[in-house]
Amino acid sequence: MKISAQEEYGLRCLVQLAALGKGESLTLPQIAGREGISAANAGKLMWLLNKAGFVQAIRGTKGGYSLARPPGEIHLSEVIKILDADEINTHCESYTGILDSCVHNGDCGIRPVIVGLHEIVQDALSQITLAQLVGTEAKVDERFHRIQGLKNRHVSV
Amino acid sequence: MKISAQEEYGLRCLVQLAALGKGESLTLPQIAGREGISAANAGKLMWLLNKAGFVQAIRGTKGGYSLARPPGEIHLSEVIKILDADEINTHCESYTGILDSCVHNGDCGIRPVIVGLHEIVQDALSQITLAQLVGTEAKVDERFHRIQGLKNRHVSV
DNA sequence: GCTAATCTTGACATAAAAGTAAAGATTTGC
DNA sequence: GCAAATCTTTACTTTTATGTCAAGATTAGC
Repeated sequence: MKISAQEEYGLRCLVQLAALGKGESLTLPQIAGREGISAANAGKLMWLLNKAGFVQAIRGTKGGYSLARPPGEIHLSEVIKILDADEINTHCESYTGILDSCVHNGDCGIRPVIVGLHEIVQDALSQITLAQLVGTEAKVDERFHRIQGLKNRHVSV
Repeated sequence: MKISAQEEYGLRCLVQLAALGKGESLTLPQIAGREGISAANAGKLMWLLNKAGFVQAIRGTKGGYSLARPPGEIHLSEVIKILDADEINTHCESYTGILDSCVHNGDCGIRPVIVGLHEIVQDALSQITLAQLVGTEAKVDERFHRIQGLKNRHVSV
């Protein structure tokens, strides 16, 4: 179970924008420089995020990117759903075995685990907004563990 | 956030073995046939699982694989840790940007989220054993949702 | 001891994800 | 209206994950 590069860097770029003051924006080279990725790569990520309606892009001199909605209203669950190509809803369709369709269709003991894990992850991410990720690691970590307090989340098997 | 093919099929193969009676075993072609993957592919997975001590392999005619421990004592968290190459502990080291090391070292608002998610997933998986995954999807799903009952797991931010 | 069945291992091939490049489109400011 | 700055889009390259192959090693049974 892992986070893809697209998910991680896409989210990082959004956090950059969330940290801006009202009216401010960042260009691709600025975003790329702060994240240690190439401007071309940042461009691809921002294109995705723009299509999905998370950011607003302005072209031309004085152009750049800014958030399309207040950072406190953008939940990580929405962002990840875009950046991971809606994995939670398409997993069982992207079968790679040697048969025509998944041999487990109809009676699959693993599916509830996979679906359940995604639900748990989505649920946890739905409780975090971009606004909460602005700031230093120490602050973010402190807040994260407060939320995690209600631990003991389970996957129904 | 997604489950890799190695994680999914490795886990499936283990569930096959967990469903066996005492003294029974399965050969690579048998395991492969039931999962809809090639015998070569199954061989690689079982090799990993054997190295990690989850299964016992017997060579030669009448050979095959069986679980090395009772299925009720093998937790999914241990299995996934092997199959995903210990992602939870190595994520920040496998940096792929253009700099020498992660630009976020020392002050990274995203890290608590990534680490926290992995913790939540591991925690949920630690409450499921192979024994619980044996049976039909309906039964497994019912049990899964019972565990998930204590919902509202959070990632501390 | 020979043969057939089976696991083991490393090298190789294929497919998917990640990242790069280049040409096009839009806007600002002169 | 021209030039510079910027985003957009598609095609391509590289890297990583996945899957295959073939030769080797081990065991059972004859």
